[in-house]
Amino acid sequence: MAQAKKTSKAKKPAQDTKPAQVKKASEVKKVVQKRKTASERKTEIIEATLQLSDEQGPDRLSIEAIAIKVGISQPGVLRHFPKKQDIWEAVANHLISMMSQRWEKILSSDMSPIQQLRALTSAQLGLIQATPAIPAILLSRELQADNKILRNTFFVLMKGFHGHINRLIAEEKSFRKGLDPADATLLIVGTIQSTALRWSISGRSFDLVEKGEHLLKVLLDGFIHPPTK
Amino acid sequence: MAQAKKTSKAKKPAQDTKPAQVKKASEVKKVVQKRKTASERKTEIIEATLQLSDEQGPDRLSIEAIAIKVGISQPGVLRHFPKKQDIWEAVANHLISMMSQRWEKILSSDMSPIQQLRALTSAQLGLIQATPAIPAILLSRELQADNKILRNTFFVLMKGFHGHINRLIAEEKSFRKGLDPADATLLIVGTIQSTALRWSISGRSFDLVEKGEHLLKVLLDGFIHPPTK
DNA sequence: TAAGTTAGTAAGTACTTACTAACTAAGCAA
DNA sequence: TTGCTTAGTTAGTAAGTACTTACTAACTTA
Repeated sequence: MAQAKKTSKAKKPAQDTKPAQVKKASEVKKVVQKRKTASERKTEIIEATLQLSDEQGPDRLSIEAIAIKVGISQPGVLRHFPKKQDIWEAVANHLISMMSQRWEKILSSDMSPIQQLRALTSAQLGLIQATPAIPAILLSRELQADNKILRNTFFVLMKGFHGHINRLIAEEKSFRKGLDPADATLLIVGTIQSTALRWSISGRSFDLVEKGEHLLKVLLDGFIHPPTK
Repeated sequence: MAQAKKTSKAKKPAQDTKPAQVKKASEVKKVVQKRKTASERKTEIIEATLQLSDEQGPDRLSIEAIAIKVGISQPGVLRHFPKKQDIWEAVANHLISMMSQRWEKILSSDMSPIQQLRALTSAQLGLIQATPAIPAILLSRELQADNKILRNTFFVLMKGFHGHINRLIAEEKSFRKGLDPADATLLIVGTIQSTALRWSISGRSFDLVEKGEHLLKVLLDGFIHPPTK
């Protein structure tokens, strides 16, 4: 019987502000509701949250907005994540796995320290370019104030990142003697962060990865020991 | 979420259903109301906003919270700034004048370029240390999304800052030949920004000015041309 | 195919928020 | 004193907000 009954399905929430459903409206015959599996929806919700966080800011994002973007009702979102905080937790875990996954791949390669350093930077910038909401989310009060556990998780994660960079610098032979790896780490990570932030605020007015790689090169040039002519 | 319950000062229970008129207030006089001038209050409101922005985040700050901090009612705040946006405008203008004032003083001094560079950095970090809400406000959606004019004003301001740094670098003779002043500017400003941000997030766990000055020194060491031994 | 599970909805609760209206009284000047 | 200006109040509105309740219909499986 496939889809015999539809009854009064076409009831849309009153606050239609966006085109939203592209597929349904285009069909001549009424389409039966397409239910998705919970895990599909969860993924959709996480992706919608990332997109909307970028557009509106994480602290201004309402469940309603996410629901509209996904194309379901607001309580529909809450079915999958009973509390709003749960959405942020899922988003954060998503980001964390994205990051550490990329780092692992680079760190387990056989590149030279300085090459790994460059690769880590490019990977991080590339991820931000693909997911521009990252800086805003990491700095959001949603994480910084409301969720201590998650904030700590990120703290540990970043500490790990610093640790990797620090080790790579210490291993690299071409750097000048007086250079403190801890200082160099802060300068490198700071360059990544500030470039990403400037890219965000400027409305993506330049190529993030390209610019970041260039600035890292200039920075690293200053770390290399002077040629003993 | 949401705390800051009402607890408003001098709240007398109005539920007395006495037949008396509402205007019979002559006998109730107990506290001598302390009225302040508008400009005094405005200053207080701006300062309260800066403090609370630091504690709660600019995007989460309510007029009510400001009112409680200042010690008047919520509409009392709106008397001085009819729209919430007006508060942000005043805060931003306050910050702008604080910054440019400090810069002017340094730039009109007779220090060497590299000394001015260091002084600008220290001044900027010192201002942030004294007014920790600055980074959060500059990055807030309140400014970045809601107030295009103000965002542009800040953009111009920061462009000016970059310009000053850029010029000082170009003037400084001890830097290596290949160094592009524009790149160096981004690295210096980036170091200031990222250090300030890290200081904020870490809960002020180190001395901002001291750390920033140190990192700048390490960075500038890399800019200096190698000693022709 | 009947029966249970679950994605989804409409309607509503309780609360916060920016902003308004109408009034009160402090402070000043004649 | 009188009278004006204005900092401040209480009381209220309309629009959001996260979250709940009670139900429905699509899907799954025995």
